[in-house]
Amino acid sequence: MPTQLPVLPDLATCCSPATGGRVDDAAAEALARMFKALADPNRVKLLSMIAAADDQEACVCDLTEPVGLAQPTISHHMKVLVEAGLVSREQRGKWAYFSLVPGILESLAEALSPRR
Amino acid sequence: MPTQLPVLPDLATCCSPATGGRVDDAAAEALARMFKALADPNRVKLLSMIAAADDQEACVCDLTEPVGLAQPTISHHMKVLVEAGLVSREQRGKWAYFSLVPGILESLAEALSPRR
DNA sequence: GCGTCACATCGACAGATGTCAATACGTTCT
DNA sequence: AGAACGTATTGACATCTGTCGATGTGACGC
Repeated sequence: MPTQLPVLPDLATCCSPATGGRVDDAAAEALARMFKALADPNRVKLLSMIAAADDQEACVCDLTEPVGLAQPTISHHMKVLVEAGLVSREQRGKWAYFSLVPGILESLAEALSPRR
Repeated sequence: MPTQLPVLPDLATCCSPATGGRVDDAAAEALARMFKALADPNRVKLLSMIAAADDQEACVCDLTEPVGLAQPTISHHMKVLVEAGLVSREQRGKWAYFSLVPGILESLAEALSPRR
C-alpha cells in the first residue's frame, strides 16, 4: 500500500469547494479524511511546528519534547499526518524529516471557502 | 452549558494561522475541535448541503433522505456541528432550521493558510 | 383533548482512536 | 561485530465515535 494517498486530486478537481454546492461522496470522504488528520490538538501542534520550522521540516526528535508525548505516540501521529497526505516523510541518515506537502493546506482552505 | 461554544474568538484573535507559527495549546484545541466536527464524511455532506441551499439553511427533513442515514443520526451530526460552532440552529414551528455561522469557514480557511 | 408530525434524547452496540511500555528495525560509530 | 542512537511497530488499554431502534418532547391541526 502507498505511503501517501492521492487525496489532492480529489480536492482540486475543479471548482467544487465544500460549500459551493453539494459535494459528492468521494469528495466528502477525501475532505473528511484530511480533517480527521487535523482533528487532534497534538497533530495540529505538530503540523504548525513543522510549518514554523526554519526550513519547513522537522524530525521526531524536535517534536517529542515540546508536545510532551512519548516518542511512539509522536510517531503514530506523524504516520496519521503522512497517510492523510498532509506531510511527507524523508529518511536522512537515522533521522526522519517531515515536511508539509506543498499546496495541500491551500487546497483545504479553498475547499472551505464559501461562494466562488 | 451553552449550546454554542465561543470558538471563533480563539481563531480570529489576530494573525496566528496554524502554520504561521507555533499555535498555543488553546488555539490547537480550538482548531482541532472544529476539524473534528468536519472529520466525518456525512457531516461534510450535511454542511455542504446547508451551504448550497437556496437560503443558506435547511431543516432535518431536507437532509435525512439525501444522506441516507436515520433521523436520530442526522440529529446527532447536526448537534455536533452546532456545538462546534459551525452551524446555528433556529426553531421555527415544528421545524428546526440550520444555517452556516457567518464567517466561520473563512476563519478556518485563514487558520489553514500558510504564510498569512 | 387527541393524533400527528418534526425533531431530540436515551440506551446499546461495534468499531475507531489516543496513549504508552516493550520491543524491533535500520543507521552510524567504534 | 557490537554498541548506541533515532524511529517504527506491536500489543494492550481506556475512551471516544457513529449508528440505530425505541422513546420522549414540543408544535400543529382536528
